[in-house]
Amino acid sequence: MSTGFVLPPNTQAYYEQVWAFVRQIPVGKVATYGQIRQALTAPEGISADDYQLSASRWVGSAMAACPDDVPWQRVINAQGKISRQVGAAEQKQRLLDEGVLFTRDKVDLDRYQWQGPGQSEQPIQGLLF
DNA sequence: CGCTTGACCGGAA
DNA sequence: ATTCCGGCCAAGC
Repeated sequence: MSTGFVLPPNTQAYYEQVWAFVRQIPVGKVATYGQIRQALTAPEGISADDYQLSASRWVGSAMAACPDDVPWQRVINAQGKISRQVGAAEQKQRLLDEGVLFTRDKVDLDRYQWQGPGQSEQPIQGLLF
């Protein structure tokens, strides 16, 4: 089966970047695998095409091996759902504890997706009353 | 040594 | 909305 697990030249170094990004996600926010892929820079020697095709899975691989101090529960897939099969219930519960609500097992990304380290939080508040 | 199995995503049918 | 496909790597059994 073609799964496309083309790993980066220095896997460990890329994983470190992923973990560093995830550690910055604040409580009550989430990020997607693809978002993290786009936020990080492609390793040298990897074309933009190959990076685009494979890096989301690199992020998944990195999360599968993340250290304890990484808030892994805040990383979900592009559909706003939990990707992991085993441990999905725990991940959902952790997010609920942090105030991230689910609708039909899906997170509203428009509301909860973290916009990244360089931007201010919620510039507009009060539009919904 | 060989087969199985991954915490993904975007585009196409 | 749903299913299928390409991507073609490694650790574990």
